[in-house]
Amino acid sequence: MFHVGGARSALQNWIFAKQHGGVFVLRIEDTDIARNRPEWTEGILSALDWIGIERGTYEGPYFQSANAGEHRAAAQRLYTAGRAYYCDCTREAIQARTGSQYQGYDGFCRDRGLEPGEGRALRFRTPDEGETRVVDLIRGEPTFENRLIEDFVIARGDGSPVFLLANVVDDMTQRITHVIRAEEHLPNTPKQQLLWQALGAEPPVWAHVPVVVNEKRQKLSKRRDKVALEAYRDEGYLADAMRNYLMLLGWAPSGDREIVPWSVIEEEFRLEQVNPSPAFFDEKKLRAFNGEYIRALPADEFVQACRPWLTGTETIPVPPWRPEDFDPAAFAAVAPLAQTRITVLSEIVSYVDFLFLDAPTIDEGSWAKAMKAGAGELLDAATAAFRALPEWEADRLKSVLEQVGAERGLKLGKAQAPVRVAVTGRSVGLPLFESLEVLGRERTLARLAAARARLP
RNA sequence: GCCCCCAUCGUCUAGCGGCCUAGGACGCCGCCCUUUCAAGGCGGUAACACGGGUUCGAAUCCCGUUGGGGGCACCA
Repeated sequence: MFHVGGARSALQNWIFAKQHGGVFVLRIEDTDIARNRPEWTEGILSALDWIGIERGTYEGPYFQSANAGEHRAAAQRLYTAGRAYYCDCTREAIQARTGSQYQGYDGFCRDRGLEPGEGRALRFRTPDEGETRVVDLIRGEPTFENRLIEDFVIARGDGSPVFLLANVVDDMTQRITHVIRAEEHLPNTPKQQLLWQALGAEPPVWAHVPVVVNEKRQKLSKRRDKVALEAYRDEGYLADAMRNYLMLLGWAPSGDREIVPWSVIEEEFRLEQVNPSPAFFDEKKLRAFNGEYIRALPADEFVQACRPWLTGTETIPVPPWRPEDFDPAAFAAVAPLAQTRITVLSEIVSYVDFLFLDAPTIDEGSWAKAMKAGAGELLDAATAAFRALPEWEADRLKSVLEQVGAERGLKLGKAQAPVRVAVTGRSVGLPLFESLEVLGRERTLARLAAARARLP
């Protein structure tokens, strides 16, 4: 069973189920999301699809459960058995008795023998002594003193069962054996385990996985989490890189390795080995992983993978050029050069836009840096040399520009700068001469002329 | 206020009593390579929170302190 708190716990749960030949049951239990933001539910599910978790077992929120009748019946059973009692205390009344500082319910109605009635909540009668020990695969056996657990509500004044109960009943009817969820649920566990026992069932084994935290070491919110995962996909992170990185939060494969095939993770992952302390989601490391995964792609797969950013989708912005100006052959020619340079797929656009735009988008900072004194004269010389070239080919372009530079006491690194900015608009980018070759003689010369016109 | 969880480089981690002068990865900093930028190669920086035990021996076991996080609703 899985509570969506983050993609990582979903992954861990999913693998665990696979390893044990079990069924993976996915539930989104945040009613606010389930009730008011159906599109977020879709988002979470599609994000899980993206990283490769089958969603076939998705359950739906508890309040839509087909089990609703069972939930009420369970509450009734607990009442009849004397394990629960009705209570008409208002929040204010409880606070008046216990003081402003929250102390938990004081048991006022425990022995009043109230009959069921409108506005009366049903409370579970927790044991006065003993302790509740839960078996947790990651944390050992956290133990809770029963007398410190308040008599909590299991059904509201209108008779509707609360999450805690519904959840246990659903798990029981589905014969759940392992409940794997986020650490934040640990304090609820003794209550739920008490419910399992009161309902006459053997409690499950639990595993509370550590939360993922932000730079301030606070729990990532469900909302931000969900938004983030989809955002990462649209930014051009590879699913393989993402799931590999996610699995390393709190766990590591054998040997000094981190980037490993999924099959290794599936084989070696052990829930029992998961580090119990919270982990920080390090985007820089994720980026590094993504870069490695991108570089490992065969050339044609890389071209394919870039596609959405070259055309745009519902969620990915369209590139700055006209669709009809995109030239797949030209792109394929420079793609391998870009492959080692980008770390997320969305960056591909700024590396190749000069090929498909009528005129390059000039970055003023780059322009100012490259077009210093002498640039105009150098551009003139380069233009002449390029124009004289019998064949428009990278190596030749390089050697003539090298010569132009040498005549002026400039190394190639310096000499190429004005040309690069004139043609691509930026001071950094793909290797220049290969770019010029693909761009073609006409367009290159036109851009050199346009740049020259801007110079004194 | 009460309860619970957690604690190795900045970050993710390896380590589960001697193999630790604590290993890897990301980051950061150098150098090499180099047509810019990357990639690649080489090297460097940096950690067992603190205090008590236990033990021949502790990053590893126990207790406490400190620090961080989470939870205590007729929310889920």
